[in-house]
Amino acid sequence: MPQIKSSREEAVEAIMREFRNSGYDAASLARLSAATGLGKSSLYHYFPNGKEDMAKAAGARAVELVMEAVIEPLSGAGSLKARVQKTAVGLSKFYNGGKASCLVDLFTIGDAETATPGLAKAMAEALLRAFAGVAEEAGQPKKDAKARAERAVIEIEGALVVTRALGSTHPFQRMLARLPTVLLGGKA
Amino acid sequence: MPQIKSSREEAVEAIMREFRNSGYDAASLARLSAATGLGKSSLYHYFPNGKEDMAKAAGARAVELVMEAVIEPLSGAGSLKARVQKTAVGLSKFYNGGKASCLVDLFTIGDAETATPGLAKAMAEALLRAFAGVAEEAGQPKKDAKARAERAVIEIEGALVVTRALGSTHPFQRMLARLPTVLLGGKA
DNA sequence: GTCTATAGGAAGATAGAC
DNA sequence: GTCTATCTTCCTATAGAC
Repeated sequence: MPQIKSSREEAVEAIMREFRNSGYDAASLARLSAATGLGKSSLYHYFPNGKEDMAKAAGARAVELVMEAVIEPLSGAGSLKARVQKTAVGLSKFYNGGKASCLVDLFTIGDAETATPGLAKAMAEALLRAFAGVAEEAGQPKKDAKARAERAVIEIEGALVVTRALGSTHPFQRMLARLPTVLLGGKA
Repeated sequence: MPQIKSSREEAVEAIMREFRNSGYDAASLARLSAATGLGKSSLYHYFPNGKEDMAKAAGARAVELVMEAVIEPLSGAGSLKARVQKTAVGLSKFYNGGKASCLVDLFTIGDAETATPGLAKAMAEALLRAFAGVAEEAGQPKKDAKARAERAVIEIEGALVVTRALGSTHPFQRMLARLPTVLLGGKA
């Protein structure tokens, strides 16, 4: 029913984008204010504990989006390969084709951990669990499934770093292309 | 043969450690002062342009260490596999078994790029070139060699992120174990 | 719910004594 | 070469008008 995003929800989206662009420490209230179009005091109205609350809200929103775009497609209908391909599409969307960074990376740097304790670990573990599940479903022994899931998460995070460093989204795109093989096995 | 490190060289090592622990933006002059044991004014004596110069010096030192520990072993003596294993040892040392982060990651976040423009890209490209070289030497076609090199750099960067997020060095260690296969091919 | 104004402190940077 | 003291700017955060 409520089709119209509340101002707070819009603000959270913009805040998440800013944290994912700048990292926790460089995302000053001035930048967050500019990103949202709200004055600092308006931000404190929505987020009484300031930057810390904003980081928590951004982290929670990122978790929601990852669940929707990346994890839930894995337990939907369709063949295993089709589901993993849906996940690849979801990853491309969530990471803006490789141009947006991951909070598992950014929120394990600098002072972010005190604002969002355990968030990055929880996000990483959720991905590992979901990926290991499909790998097992594909017939991989439990241990191999875990190894494949770990490699998939490593490749996602690594591809985002390399893409950022080189200024080209191709490494991220190539990683997505091999994701089904990494998770399910098959043609090397 | 100056065996004794100059105070400046010691300072650069400590500064590099601090940047690799905190990232560029969270590494305040206060923290850099504590890390080096030097007062702020002493830091400005060695680095007249302040934090920017410190980041440049830390970046240059990191490049030196990567050349020594990771890249040079690849063109040394011994079998291909032995050389890649030397590189794996070098990676483990440089990244402190996975506990130290990579500036290719940290210096592409926040305000670091204005201090060390192009550094992360240059580091990533140096690794890509060196890795593609050994993959070619192992008989991989040029295109495959490039793909393998890219995957190796992605896995290194990604393993460091995952290791940081989970608080366990095992992902990094497992990545090192499969590095020879990633680069040279062979037993899947 | 949004703003202006401002407090209070930490940031980067400098001056000058020793 | 290292220090203490200080400057300015930016930061986080709050107060209070509308």
